[in-house]
Amino acid sequence: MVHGHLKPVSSRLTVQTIGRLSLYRRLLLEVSASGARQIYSHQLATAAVATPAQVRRDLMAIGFSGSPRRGYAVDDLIAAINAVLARNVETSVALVGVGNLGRAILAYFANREPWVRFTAAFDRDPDKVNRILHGCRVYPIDRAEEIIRRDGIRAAAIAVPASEAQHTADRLVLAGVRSFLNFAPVRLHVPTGTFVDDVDMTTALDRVAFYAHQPQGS
Amino acid sequence: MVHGHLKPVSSRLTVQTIGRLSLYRRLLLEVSASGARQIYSHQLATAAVATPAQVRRDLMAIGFSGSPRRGYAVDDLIAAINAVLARNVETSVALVGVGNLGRAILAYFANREPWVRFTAAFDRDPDKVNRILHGCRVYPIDRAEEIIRRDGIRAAAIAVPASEAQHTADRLVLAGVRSFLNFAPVRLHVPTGTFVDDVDMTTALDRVAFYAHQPQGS
DNA sequence: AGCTATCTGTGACTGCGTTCACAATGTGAA
DNA sequence: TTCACATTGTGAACGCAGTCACAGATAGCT
Ligand SMILES: NC(=O)c1ccc[n+]([C@@H]2O[C@H](COP(=O)([O-])OP(=O)(O)OC[C@H]3O[C@@H](n4cnc5c(N)ncnc54)[C@H](O)[C@@H]3O)[C@@H](O)[C@H]2O)c1
Ligand SMILES: NC(=O)c1ccc[n+]([C@@H]2O[C@H](COP(=O)([O-])OP(=O)(O)OC[C@H]3O[C@@H](n4cnc5c(N)ncnc54)[C@H](O)[C@@H]3O)[C@@H](O)[C@H]2O)c1
Repeated sequence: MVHGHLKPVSSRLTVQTIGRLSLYRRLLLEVSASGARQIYSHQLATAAVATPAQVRRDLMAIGFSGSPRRGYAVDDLIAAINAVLARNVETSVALVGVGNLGRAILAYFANREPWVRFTAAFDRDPDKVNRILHGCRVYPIDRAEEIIRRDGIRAAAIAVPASEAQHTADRLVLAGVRSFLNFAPVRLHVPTGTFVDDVDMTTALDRVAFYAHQPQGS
Repeated sequence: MVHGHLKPVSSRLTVQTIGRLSLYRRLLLEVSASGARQIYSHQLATAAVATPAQVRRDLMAIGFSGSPRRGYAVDDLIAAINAVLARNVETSVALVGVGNLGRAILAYFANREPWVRFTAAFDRDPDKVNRILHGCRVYPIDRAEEIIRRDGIRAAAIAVPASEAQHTADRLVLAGVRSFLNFAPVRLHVPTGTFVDDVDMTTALDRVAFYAHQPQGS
């Protein structure tokens, strides 16, 4: 029984489901490494801090089936998620802004997610360019359009100061980028059809500070 | 769909509203610096990439009123948001894990958000402790409970490897921390009444990779 | 002072993500 | 082979964040 395959469901997958699939895959890779070959929805749910029904709905959304009393086949499920999340191809991502955060990101993802690879980085500081950092070549920002077009890069992480973020996004959109990982604490204006995922640590820190003051359990 | 998750329902302010208020404040501080004294809901909405009705609802939620035809008083609104988000006091935050990401965070927030301050950092690597980094003292992890209790710290950022995150959270909870900024790509199990805001760059990158493959749009 | 344009405040509504609840399933045991 | 029952698959119900639409308000204009 083959589970999971490409199908015309992509546009029906919500952004929330995509996010949880990413989490499920990470958890499943550990489960698989530990030797388990089957897993129940309630087990995955516990690991993901979600409900069993949520897990089953998500797997239903990608057309993956389990079997009653045996649960889901771990390795097949990993393969199915791989097929959905990145079409089983390696996605090239550009990084703009090789500062403290940009360097941490290059270091972290260098060998960690095989399906995603930072293939080019850009900065406007002459001291930071024209070298290779964690396997990623750093170019001057002026060459961004050229490299992105040449390599057909469609995803980019923005790690420049907030004041430069919108301008940077505008350039990248024109060069062909249609999916952004935005670390700047501002919201980007992009054309319809362009995806932006905001990783706003500033807002997150403010939220954490707020809830630190809430009286326990009221 | 909510970015953070709280075990009980505590305030009438939703976590989404708290997040947007943080964004509004950041935008308003720029508006104020530029000299404007009043602002309309549709102007704030444009800057925040939201709708005017959304902005008005959020301000209504904190009991802030504007005036027809004049809009909202910028500085009063900033003060109102300050009062709500952190009770007008400086919130002390602990950092656990002074690696690449932890150091970037200490550097970034050192002088940027006056209402939040990293007052103590912890690491288990002896080479990284017993020094001051960007104004934050770094202690060995064994002293975490002692320092957190002594200083009454209730918020913490977790920037240790994923395999250490749950164990770290458990320790911090016992020491009195009830609000977490979690950078590890796992979901934390915490007691009811404890807040966790996940900043999951791994999931975010997977989402960005997914949408980079979507054929032109949505 | 009265009029008007336009913004705010908010009850009602909508859409959608999540959860519920249970019928369908098929496995493993006897 | 038969049976028992834990688990899956999913239509329906639910809850709530977000949006609509308009009544109410007020500053500026004549
Ligand atoms: N470091 C953190 O922990 C942290 C936390 C919250 C938010 N952020 C956000 O992430 C972004 C990066 O933060 P950081 O700490 O790495 O900043 P940083 O100042 O260390 O690095 C910014 C880098 O961007 C480069 N740059 C500036 N303008 C550019 C342009 N127009 N084109 C190309 N490169 C340009 C600079 O040369 C520098 O190398 C900022 O938007 C910041 O608000 C960072
Ligand atoms: N760096 C990034 O850009 C990035 C991206 C995505 C996710 N993350 C996550 O953020 C976290 C930190 O990432 P990083 O790149 O800074 O890792 P890192 O390896 O550079 O730093 C981890 C630090 O934690 C310390 N540590 C380990 N176990 C500890 C413990 N039990 N108690 C106290 N300290 C301990 C280590 O000594 C080290 O200094 C990880 O969970 C990682 O998955 C980081």
